[in-house]
Amino acid sequence: MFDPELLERPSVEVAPLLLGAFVHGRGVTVRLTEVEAYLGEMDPGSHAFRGQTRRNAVMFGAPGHLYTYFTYGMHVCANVVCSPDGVATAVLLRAGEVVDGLELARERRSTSKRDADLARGPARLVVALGIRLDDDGANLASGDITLELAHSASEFRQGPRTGVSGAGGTDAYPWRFWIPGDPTVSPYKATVPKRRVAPSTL
DNA sequence: GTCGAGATTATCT
DNA sequence: GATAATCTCGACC
Repeated sequence: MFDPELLERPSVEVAPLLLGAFVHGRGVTVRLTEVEAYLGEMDPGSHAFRGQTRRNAVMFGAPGHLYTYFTYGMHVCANVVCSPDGVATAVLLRAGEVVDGLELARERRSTSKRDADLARGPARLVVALGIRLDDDGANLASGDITLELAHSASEFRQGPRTGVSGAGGTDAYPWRFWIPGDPTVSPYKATVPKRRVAPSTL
């Protein structure tokens, strides 16, 4: 399905490779259009920044596995674990375009009106693919959730991450990657600390 | 189209 | 008890 050695690099290098890749999840296939890299212990925005815990243990393990976690009480997000065993980097799957299993994805995401919204956003993508919290640690080379890397590299842009609280949300960590012009890329802006400034100076 | 606020629970200190 | 890699909805332009 994919060359495991490709994922043994830090997530900032792996992230662009995942753009345009396909994720197959329980009858639905998504083409990734937006991802974010997390650099483990070096990265204030990463769950692994403060060391290994029960939740992020998978991130410290071998690459090519799925790291899922619960957030905000109601949502699940999914990552692809990168770097060799013992190094905790991962790529968060932020958004994608449903290319197969469209009707099933619509059922799972009954609240979204447009097809472009089916997998636009980390938690939405997880729901569309039927990924559950207990898929944590699943092998992406075989199983219910699989990854299929694109045959050729996609054009991409990169910029600050969104939704990350604290120091990790600044533009000091421009580790969000997306395919420009794609309608399925999340519209969310970087978390700005209540900026209500004069619009004239923009 | 943009902006702001509330929901809700596993995990960590 | 506090926190959180988010989503949805309502108000307004």
